[in-house]
Amino acid sequence: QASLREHNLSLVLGQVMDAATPVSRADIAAVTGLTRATVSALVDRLLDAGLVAELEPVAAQRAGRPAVPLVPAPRSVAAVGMEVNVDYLGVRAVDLAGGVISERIERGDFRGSDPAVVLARLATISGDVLALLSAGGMRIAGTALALPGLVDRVTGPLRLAPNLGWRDVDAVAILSEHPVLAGLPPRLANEANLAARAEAHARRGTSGQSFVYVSGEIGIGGAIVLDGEIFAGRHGWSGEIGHIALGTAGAFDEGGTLEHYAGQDALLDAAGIPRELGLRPLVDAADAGEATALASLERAGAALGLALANVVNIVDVGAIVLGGNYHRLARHLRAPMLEQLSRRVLSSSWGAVTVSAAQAGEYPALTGGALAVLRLLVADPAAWGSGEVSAR
Amino acid sequence: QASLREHNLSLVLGQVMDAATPVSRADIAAVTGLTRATVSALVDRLLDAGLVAELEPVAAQRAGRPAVPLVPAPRSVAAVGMEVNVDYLGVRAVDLAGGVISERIERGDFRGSDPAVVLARLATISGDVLALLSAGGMRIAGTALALPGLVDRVTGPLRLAPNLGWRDVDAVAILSEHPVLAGLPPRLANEANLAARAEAHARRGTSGQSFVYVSGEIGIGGAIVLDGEIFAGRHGWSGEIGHIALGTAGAFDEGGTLEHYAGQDALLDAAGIPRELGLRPLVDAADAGEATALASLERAGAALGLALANVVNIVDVGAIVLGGNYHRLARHLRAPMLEQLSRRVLSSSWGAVTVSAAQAGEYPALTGGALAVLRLLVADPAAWGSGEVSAR
DNA sequence: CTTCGTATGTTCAGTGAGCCAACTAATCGA
DNA sequence: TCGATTAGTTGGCTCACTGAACATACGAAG
Repeated sequence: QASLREHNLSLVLGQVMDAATPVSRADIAAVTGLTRATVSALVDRLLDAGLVAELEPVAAQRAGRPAVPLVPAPRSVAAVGMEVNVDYLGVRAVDLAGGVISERIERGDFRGSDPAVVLARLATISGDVLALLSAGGMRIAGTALALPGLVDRVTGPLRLAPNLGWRDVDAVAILSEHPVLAGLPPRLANEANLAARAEAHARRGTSGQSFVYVSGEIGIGGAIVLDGEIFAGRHGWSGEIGHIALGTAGAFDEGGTLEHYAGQDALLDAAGIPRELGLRPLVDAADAGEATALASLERAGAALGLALANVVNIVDVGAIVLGGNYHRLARHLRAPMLEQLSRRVLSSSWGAVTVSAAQAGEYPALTGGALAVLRLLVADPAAWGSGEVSAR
Repeated sequence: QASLREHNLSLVLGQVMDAATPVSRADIAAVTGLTRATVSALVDRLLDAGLVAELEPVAAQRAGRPAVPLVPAPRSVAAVGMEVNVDYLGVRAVDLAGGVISERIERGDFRGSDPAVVLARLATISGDVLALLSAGGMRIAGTALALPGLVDRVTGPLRLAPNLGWRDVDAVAILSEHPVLAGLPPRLANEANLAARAEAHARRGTSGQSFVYVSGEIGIGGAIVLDGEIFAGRHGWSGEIGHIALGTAGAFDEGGTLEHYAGQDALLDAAGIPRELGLRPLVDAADAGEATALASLERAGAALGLALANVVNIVDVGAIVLGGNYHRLARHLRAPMLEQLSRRVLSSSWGAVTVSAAQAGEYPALTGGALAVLRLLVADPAAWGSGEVSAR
């Protein structure tokens, strides 16, 4: 029926979007099992809708007519990722090709802040970015907001963001009150989940499309990625590894969570560095080989390894990606983590768990939020663009 | 294309199979969004193939022509679940309707047993069951084998079954050597995973289609069920909750696994009951209110609660099902588990985690294995039955 | 007991998405 | 210059689903 068309349309668009290198119509036909004729028809619609663009045919080294490379249309459609975190807020616009069109980052200290004030500031910045997009003639697919806390479904509200001191904030409603964002209700999601999405995007084409993403900010967040898809769970609250209990043997009423052993405050306390100085001195001291800093990181690495061994035993994923601030600490954390993992992961004899640093760049949750919006568009291209895609 | 037909065929068969109470063609049309005409055509094929059967129309209480109830065809097609566990082995044949056609269970002690000998015995028993099916004119969809250990994908081999003392056993090859099972290579899977599948089947129609299944046998197995589907992970080794590390605070090199605190041996040791007597005396003592037995169960419950709090924080599932031997202990374990869960699960303020006893009956992995085979048939009805389904 | 309203299931012409096969287009190699 | 090879397009064809009418079977009301 008609839904078959939509499904195949999505399939073709997905092939173009997820390809690390431009694909041709023939490539898509080969991968999807559709006929070249069918793919051509579908691609034509996507071209008309401005979702896909053709590049100049470049002669391959082999015989035969050169293929026309297809790419996601650059600077035609964009999605906007927004984020409020403990020490910064930002907005980033990303187009279908994954390119950053524009971004605004503001650093600050938002612990104990007033949600209305902070979100108003975010709306203002978003207005600037959106204006730029409109000026460039780009259509806006939607917006997303990343928050460092528990978000109840994509429509909100935010239940709890401990490090911001926010609780039960209806961020969608607050942002929608600002004229620039009217008609563009943001999808809410956890910061780590969206960062993990950006990481999966950065790793597309490689084998490592399934991993546990660990986001070390003030707290510790996490997300589980399986075949490039975020695993959300019942409410989207999966991957809260910062709250994994590392109980005391026998006395189950005691013991703290992973955050107590490997969170930023714990790291600094153990290294004898005042909390207000931030991680920078710790990184420097560790890189300089200072003993207390290294000991602090070794202890945190062991705690991370233990907690992540539990994660791997539960969800059987073979790779761990260190993101956020852990990105800078990865080379010191890796060894103690691997030691715990190899000892505690049941399956490690038949396939070692790898630990690597994130590749998604700065502020990955901004990119991830935009990608989440774009993914919706890819999932149902016909529903978008006021029916342009389905028009013949 | 043709695959659309197959997809819809599977969709319709799935509706008939998963319904807790018989559905009509009109019901299926309403749920799936297909036309009544389309559903009729698809159902006709399934009727011809002997996968679905009609019941006598029974007058509903309301006006209108009474619907023809559709059910999975009873005693037409059967799948066979097999299992080798520590203290029993068994075979069970289940038809499309989920009814047990025949079964054979043999108790014994298979710790440190010879795989070839045990599997030969299993093949013999399977032969009896298969002969019964053939005598009844039933077609055999396939077989599955549940094992208490790490199975590398469904084709094997078995990597490790600690409590059997088996390691790197190619059970598929061994069983296939026996003439009765030639041409019926079993799908291998972990015992807890298959038991969880049976549990999901038993709970179909209810809201509780997502849960963590905990299988308490000699060891502790587990499985994660999401919307009725087993979550397998990279190798199918997800849910190994028995090996969750309950480390000591600070000293991450120490501390044991959940099995050390809540496994059968730990339960008996703590209760002062000799291991060789088995769980029975513990159950009786606890039911009689004996203090040491209750204390042992309270401690195990706390350990389980702590470990499962980690699982819930990681995968965000709202229900826990106690299966295997824990089934009999559930009412003693429940309170300490809930206490830990409510304290440690981050999301418990917005939705309590429930703990309930399994409902799938005795030897659930046998049923689950058969269901796993039947699920393959449902997923692609056209591919099965020598093309009968697709013939017009 | 007849008639009407309601709900189920079936029939049949019509639409349209994708398939197939043949074709054109563009490049390489001999 | 002429195949060989690969990419993309064209037009006829198939067939799965749709939609609307129809047949069927029941309850309710007069």
